[in-house]
Amino acid sequence: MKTMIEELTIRMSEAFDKAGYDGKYGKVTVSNRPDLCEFQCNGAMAAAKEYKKAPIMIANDVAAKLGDEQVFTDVSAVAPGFLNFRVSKGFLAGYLDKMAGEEKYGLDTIGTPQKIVIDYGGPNVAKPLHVGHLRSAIIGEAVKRICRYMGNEVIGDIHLGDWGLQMGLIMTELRRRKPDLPYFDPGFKGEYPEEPPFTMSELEDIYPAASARSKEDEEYKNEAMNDTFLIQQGERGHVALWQHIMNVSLPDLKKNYERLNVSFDLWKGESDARPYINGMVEDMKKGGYAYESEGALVVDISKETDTKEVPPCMILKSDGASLYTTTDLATLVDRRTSINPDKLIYIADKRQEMHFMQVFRCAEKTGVVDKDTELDFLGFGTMNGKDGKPFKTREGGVMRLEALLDEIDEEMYKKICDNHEVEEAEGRETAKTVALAAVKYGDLSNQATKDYIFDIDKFTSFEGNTGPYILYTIVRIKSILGKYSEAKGSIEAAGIREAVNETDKALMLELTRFGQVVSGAYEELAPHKICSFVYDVANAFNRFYHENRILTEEDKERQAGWIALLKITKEVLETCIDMLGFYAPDRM
RNA sequence: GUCUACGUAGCUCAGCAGGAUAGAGCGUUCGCCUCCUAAGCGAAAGGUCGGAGGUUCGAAUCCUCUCGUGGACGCCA
Repeated sequence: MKTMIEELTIRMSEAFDKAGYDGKYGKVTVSNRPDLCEFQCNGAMAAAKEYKKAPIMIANDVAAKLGDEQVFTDVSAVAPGFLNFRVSKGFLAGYLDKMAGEEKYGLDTIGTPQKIVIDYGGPNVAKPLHVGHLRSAIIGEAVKRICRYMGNEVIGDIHLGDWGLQMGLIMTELRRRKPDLPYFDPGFKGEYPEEPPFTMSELEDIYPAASARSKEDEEYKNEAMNDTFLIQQGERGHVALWQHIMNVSLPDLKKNYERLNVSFDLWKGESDARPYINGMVEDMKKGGYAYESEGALVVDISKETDTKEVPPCMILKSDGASLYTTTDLATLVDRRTSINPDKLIYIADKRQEMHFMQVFRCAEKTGVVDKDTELDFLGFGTMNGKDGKPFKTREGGVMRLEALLDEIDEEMYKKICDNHEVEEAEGRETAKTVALAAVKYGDLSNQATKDYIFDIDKFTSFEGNTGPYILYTIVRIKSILGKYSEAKGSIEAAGIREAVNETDKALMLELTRFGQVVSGAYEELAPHKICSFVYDVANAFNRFYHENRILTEEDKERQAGWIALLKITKEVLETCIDMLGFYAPDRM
């Protein structure tokens, strides 16, 4: 289904044509002067040059051809050459009614669906999630849902950090703490215990301790590197321990992501890429791409168009060990082999842009991905505190995600109780739902690429452009629809009727933007565009709600039309927030 | 040093394949609950869009320079 703007542009172009001008000038946009008109076309001014004619004359010529009262009303040509108009109530109602009946509200989904892998999350095993993981999870989940809604086959992969020095560090520290464990006895031949030798909270304590010590203690660090080496070599005890670490960590990670309403289709990690490393490196050597430089194995990825020197992509360190880049490239081999996606989208901190540029270029050059595979990087900015510096706890440490979410849940619960009386259980549940919306909307309503200030007070606020405001709007609609159907027995399938005043017309106009907004958000990987649309719709609804009494409306046909309008408003809002990764309660 | 992103109201942010009077929210001031949830609605005040040039009939938006801030720059991830 064509968007409202497209429908209007087609008709406008026809009018340009009829008036003797090129139809390409007929582009219609939403008016930036709502006091004057709903839509406008600035084509006359652009056409003035080609036709060597005053823009206002062209605008007048075109306006004269826009006689179709079925669609355009209040047409006027205004100096220097604006074409202003409104759409007829009949056309608008017809359009929205058709929209309501179409799957996905008439959104033009992707012509040929693509298979897309989205790489987001990226938590490290054995380390608690902290606020640094929040953005990747929230933005990644939204991007995944948007891509999926557009009709693509989307696979979300968490890409765990489950390999490398961090794992060795944990083992070293564990040996210091519990030297008697059989995993550390090279002579041990029996079966290792099934029970892990640590709990999650111990594990969470072990890593930071080990990390800190390795920075001061050279011998300790060497031991950790040796442990890392032994894991990579597949030493029996180390592998068994590694498995224990995974088994203890993963359920904890899952629990945390579930709380964020974030889910992954694949729980693969860096370790899964290992089997592909040797073959890949060999291919790069054979292909003449990889060569030795300063002892390391690198691939030159510079291009003539570069404005600065791009360092070569390092494949192996001088000691022969693999790096971050190596596993990411090998992961691409894995994904090509097992999934063969058309496109991959990486969602990570924007500071990693250089890294991904290197990986992408290297992959394209060496044939790790096919020529027509799209590689995309969405880099997000830092989450800062109110002081504009990276978000920290009051003590200055890294804030654990769980602690942060607990704090917000609690804050939300207090506010709900302040507002009206609720039973504890329902209040807690509602608080969680609203808190989730608060956090996610607070993040997503900003452009992903920019840094943003994480302000709990602002996000959980009852007022303004916040998640709670959006939810509140939906709850209001639900409440009316509930009461209406209670009285009627059901909500009969009434169609959208012509607007009766400015407030319902404004709401209808907002709703018609749905398809355009979602495709725009998809193309630009910009969830904040959906946020701003949702906010506009919520505003339009609340204005309408305030001006009209729906349940006490005497004119039953008019009332039925409004109910149909409320229905589609609710559906559109819920569809949008579902794409953003949160949902509304029935009451709040 | 090189490259890169960003600088819009007191604060937090939109707008940027050029268009009319630059928009929200918070905060401030003032109205509106005998009526579908006031977590709402309406109104007022608040800006030389960092600065200077340029392109254009027209620039917050495009180009150049400049100042300021953050980030990235081969053996961490």
